[in-house]
Amino acid sequence: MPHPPLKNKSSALFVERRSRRWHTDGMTAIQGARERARREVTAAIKSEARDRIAAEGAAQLSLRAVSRNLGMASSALYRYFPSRDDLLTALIIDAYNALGEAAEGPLVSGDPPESPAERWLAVCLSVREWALDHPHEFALIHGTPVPGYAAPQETGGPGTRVPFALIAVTLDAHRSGALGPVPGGPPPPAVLAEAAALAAEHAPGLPAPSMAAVTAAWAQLTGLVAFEVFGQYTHVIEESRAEFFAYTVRRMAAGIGLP
Amino acid sequence: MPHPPLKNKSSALFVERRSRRWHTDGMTAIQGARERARREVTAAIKSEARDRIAAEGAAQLSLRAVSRNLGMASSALYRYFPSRDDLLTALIIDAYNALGEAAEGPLVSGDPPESPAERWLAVCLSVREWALDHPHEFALIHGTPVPGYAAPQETGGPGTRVPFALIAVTLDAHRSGALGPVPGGPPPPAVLAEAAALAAEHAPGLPAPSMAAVTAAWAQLTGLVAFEVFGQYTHVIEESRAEFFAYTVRRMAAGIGLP
DNA sequence: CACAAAGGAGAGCGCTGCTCACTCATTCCG
DNA sequence: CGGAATGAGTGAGCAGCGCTCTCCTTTGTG
Repeated sequence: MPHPPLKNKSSALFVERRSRRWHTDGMTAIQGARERARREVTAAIKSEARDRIAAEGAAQLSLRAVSRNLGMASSALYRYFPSRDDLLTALIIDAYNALGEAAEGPLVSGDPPESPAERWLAVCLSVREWALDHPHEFALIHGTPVPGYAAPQETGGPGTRVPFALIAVTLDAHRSGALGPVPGGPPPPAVLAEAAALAAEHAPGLPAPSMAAVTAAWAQLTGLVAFEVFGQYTHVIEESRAEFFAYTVRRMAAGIGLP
Repeated sequence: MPHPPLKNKSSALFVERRSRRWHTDGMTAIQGARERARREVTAAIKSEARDRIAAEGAAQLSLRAVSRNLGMASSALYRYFPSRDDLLTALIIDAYNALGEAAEGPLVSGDPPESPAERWLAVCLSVREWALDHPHEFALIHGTPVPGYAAPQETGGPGTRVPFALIAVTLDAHRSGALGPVPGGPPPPAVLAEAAALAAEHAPGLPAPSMAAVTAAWAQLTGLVAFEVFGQYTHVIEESRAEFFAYTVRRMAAGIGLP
């Protein structure tokens, strides 16, 4: 992968295009064919890039190949994404949102599971299913950080949807008085303090030990899914992966105090 | 990253060099200056490549840069590694071995911790410490699979040293009669069967539920470490990461039945 | 209608992985 | 011992890459 400078150059979250000011008079909302075309081309680029990533992996993603398949000059692509890394960043944000939406699915669907532990399991199963269905996009967000490191910031919001889904299940159980204590005794003081601050900001009312346990479970869940997606469980768990995952995730729920 | 074909071309684990047959007569073990030089140059290439990976990440690793820093023509490098991916594979194997050695450290050192749970903690702490000290090499083995996918096979042996260290702790506890049951009831039958087969092959005598729990813990541990190394815990856990890790790993040990 | 802005095209720079003669030193063997 | 085979190293060169620049066409606006 050449792109020699790569110093996170144009990281001002894509080209600054001041949105066309919205006339307050009777002008219709058509907004011109140009804006529409821009949105469509942007979507086409991302879609083609996703296809190519699914075919060859993110490391092999090439702007020239994308532009070729789209029938446009490679230089035209830079009107939409100022660098290869910015395109990747956009795809990462999309992937975060897609995974987050999948995780939230069981919580907003018509018939959410009744017990907290079952809701927890449903969220984790959704995460696993999405990751197995979109391995390269999962790799984009939970594999090696691909832009030079320190990609986050812009990805901050979408990247928190999965842990917030896990927190929502736990907080819900707590509010209904069903959340038990975290087995095995309280965390050390430093952890307790930081978990309490975290809970105060993001999950008001949640006991600090539960918050710490959920935070750990988030990473553990991701590790479990990554092992499946990245093939680390090849020749280890083969036939019973789904049951193994559900069993492990249930034990994690118990380790948090979810009934 | 161009390397356009990349079809895992020369994956016959590097250049086939029939080892100089070992004369059974009184020939000394010097083996000629050539072999020695070859080993030294190979090591220098890998060392320089490791340096460059530590400086810029594996994605930016370039054979030409390595050869430049070594003062040799880029084409000469292909006498040692037939492709960039093969060099990366060699580095991956080395990283697996280094991590495995770190993990085994507490078990072979002069004064191993006494209780199984403390040995478990010591192994996990060693893994974490190595990963934080060698983030790019950790990314090489637990980030996005970098050669075209399906890298394993050659990495099979070295890649199992960490889980085997975890198994060793658990098996040792079991043999001394100290291993408790896995809390939360037995796994479903399919998991039980596969875990039993796994235990029969790699940890004779270990109860299948314990085997399943250790297998899960391996992935969970890796996820926990990866979150720290890859910056996923930024703005989540900051001050108390070490305590948080130790606390979580202790809870995992309890979840396996280690006293 | 005139003009500015946006989108697109093509050439070109420096980099990359990799191949191909070709040289030179070392090693093997009759 | 001396010719032959082998291995290491070189430099040129190919095609692909990210990215920039200049130029031209299309589109929307006052």
